[in-house]
Amino acid sequence: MGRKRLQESADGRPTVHTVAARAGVSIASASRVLNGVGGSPETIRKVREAAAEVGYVPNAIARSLQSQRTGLVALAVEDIGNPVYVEMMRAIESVVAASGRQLLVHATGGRIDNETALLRRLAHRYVDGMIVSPIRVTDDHLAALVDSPVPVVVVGQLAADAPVDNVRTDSRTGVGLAVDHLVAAGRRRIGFVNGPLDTVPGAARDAGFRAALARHGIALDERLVEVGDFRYAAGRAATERLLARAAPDALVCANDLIAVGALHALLAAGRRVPDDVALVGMDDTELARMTFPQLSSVSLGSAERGRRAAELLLSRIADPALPPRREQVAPSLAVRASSATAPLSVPAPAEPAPAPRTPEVTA
Amino acid sequence: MGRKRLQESADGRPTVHTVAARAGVSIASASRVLNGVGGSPETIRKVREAAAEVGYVPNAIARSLQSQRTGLVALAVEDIGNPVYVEMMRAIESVVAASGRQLLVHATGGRIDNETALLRRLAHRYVDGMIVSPIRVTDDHLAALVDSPVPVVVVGQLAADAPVDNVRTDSRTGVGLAVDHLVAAGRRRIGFVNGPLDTVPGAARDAGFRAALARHGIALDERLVEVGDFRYAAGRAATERLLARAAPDALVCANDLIAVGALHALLAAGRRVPDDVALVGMDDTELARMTFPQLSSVSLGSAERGRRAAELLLSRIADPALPPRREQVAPSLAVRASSATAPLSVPAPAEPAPAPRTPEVTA
DNA sequence: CAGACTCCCGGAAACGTTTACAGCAAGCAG
DNA sequence: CTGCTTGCTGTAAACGTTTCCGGGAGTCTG
Repeated sequence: MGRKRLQESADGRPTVHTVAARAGVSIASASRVLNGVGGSPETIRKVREAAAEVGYVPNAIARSLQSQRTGLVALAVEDIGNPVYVEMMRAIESVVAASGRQLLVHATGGRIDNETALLRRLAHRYVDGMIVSPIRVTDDHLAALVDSPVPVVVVGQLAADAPVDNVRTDSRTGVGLAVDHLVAAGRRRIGFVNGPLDTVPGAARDAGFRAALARHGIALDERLVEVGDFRYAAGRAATERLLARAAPDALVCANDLIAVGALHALLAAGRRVPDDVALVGMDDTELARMTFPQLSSVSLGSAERGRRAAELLLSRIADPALPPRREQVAPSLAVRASSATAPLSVPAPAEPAPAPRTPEVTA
Repeated sequence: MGRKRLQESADGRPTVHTVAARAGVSIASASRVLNGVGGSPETIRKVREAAAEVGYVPNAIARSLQSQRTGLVALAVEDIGNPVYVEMMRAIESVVAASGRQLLVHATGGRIDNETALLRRLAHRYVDGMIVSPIRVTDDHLAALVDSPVPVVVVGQLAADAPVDNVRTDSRTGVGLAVDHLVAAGRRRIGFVNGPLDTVPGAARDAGFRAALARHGIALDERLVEVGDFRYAAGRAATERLLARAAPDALVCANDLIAVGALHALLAAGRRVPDDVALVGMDDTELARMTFPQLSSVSLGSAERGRRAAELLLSRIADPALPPRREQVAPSLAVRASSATAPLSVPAPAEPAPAPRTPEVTA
């Protein structure tokens, strides 16, 4: 009894030593059998039996130390309550799973320290690689990304010279698509409900909105612009503030959550959508098809970006020496009832879109 | 040069040996300084300098092998697109973060093999513990849970004698609350849109619905019962099927996603909510406050269950010898416009509920 | 029947940390 | 001046695996 104790791990669980001793073979043989490489029939039987008897389960940490890989990949996003990240995650997951790895998700809650802390912890070898989609990027942050000890792919805008794999979209142009569509439908008092301007997407969308109006020769009325954060409640509150001081005939929202909040505020204020106010969201998440009326939305290809990011990551894991790469996904606009020129009485009874959605209208 | 190479890790990254050699001290001293315990001022300076020069970052895997802990906790849920899990996750995250650990989420997609695989991989020591919320539980599954090498807490119904920490709610009673409310409001042709009957929550809700009707002496019309899965599209499709063959004056839905699908189907079919058909969802997620009209919903205390599960897990990590514990969270009903007796013209302009939401009506 | 070849086995090193232990120098009380 | 304490240091073991390598037994070929 006393000597058996020496073969157990600190917490009393069996190790490969336990199994080997019980089977009367060396740990090398035990390990080989357990990994299904080599071993005589007799040895295999003995080891299997011993393992089953003691309930052996290998310690993945120890294995990883030896093999230099964990088979895990992480995705860090700001807010897992945002369906755009859910779509991205699903796309990533399917690529990652196909490579025999497992995907883990971490919600940073937008706290930048949290995100850097994640990089400085997880990245220190608990995962084989990670995909991050930061909404704010500081120098500190960038530095952490650049000298991460594991491969990192960034989804989102990044400084042009940052030596980091990066898949992006052009949300500036995306906002432009929405504005073009609304102007073509005869709307002129177009409002904009945005997220924080100190975030990368917030800034890009603001710039896109202003540029688009200018392109159409429409003077921007600042009372038609409101800012909250990227979630539902803020979108609703921001829209209420906006409605209290101005009368838009259309509203562009920086994402679908904000748009749903805006829809709610509009309906509660007795405005008809799209008759009185046309509404366009952004990200084209499944949420856009869950509202009544269904929401027009600018697709930024989140699933596609996720898929590409995952592929970049896997190829970099396979060959860390690759030069930094950058990919771009074009935005497109899906027009639905919330901005239809002739309001539909009944939304199309469409099934949810198939996986690689084809853009309804492309830039 | 040649000998320095021997101190680097396989992929060329610096190790504690690299730092020690460069600083001219032993690895023990280097490690001590790096961990902030001991060291003379001179040694500290030299080690810090050397570490900075070579860009040393500790290998967390190696550290974990030694310390027998990773500081990571995992949450495995079926569908991360379901807001009920988002709420649960947020609650868990805050408890876990307060203990200095990091939370990782894995979406199993309901594939049971996926979930067991997760247990058999992650649980093999990559994380210090995990919380799982399975919707199907097989014997295999249960076995994997029971002899998991790391602490596990299950959120959801489990066999009474399963020796696993468990926090549950009573969704049978929960469905009863919804039915009671609708009956009290004078509804009699109450329909039910459920998820798969071979899942634990699906079965419980079905039983609860039938029991509640029986309690009120209402004969169940099977044409008023439909089944899909637990997501939006299926909920909408199921409701369309139901409406095609029967005329309910109220609808109970097995979760909020289904309820939103049902709301959409009802509006598309020209039914007014709540005037023609009253609607009650379940889980009381933020989604229920994002629809128009706002959705009545049975709260199953997801945030509370998450919080408690996290606490159970942390205490078990601290003391693995604890006996298995079981906690229960009571359901409650939040009545909103979708089932209000006198339909509200304007939904309450309520801010999103504060974190520990107080139930509007309790059993 | 000798030699080459195959297969299986066990010892030991390695992965990159932390830490128990012992040695050693310096400081101080007696 | 001696002996004890204090504070640092380096050596080496440990965490639980996988894997390289050399040796031994068996099989096949010539």
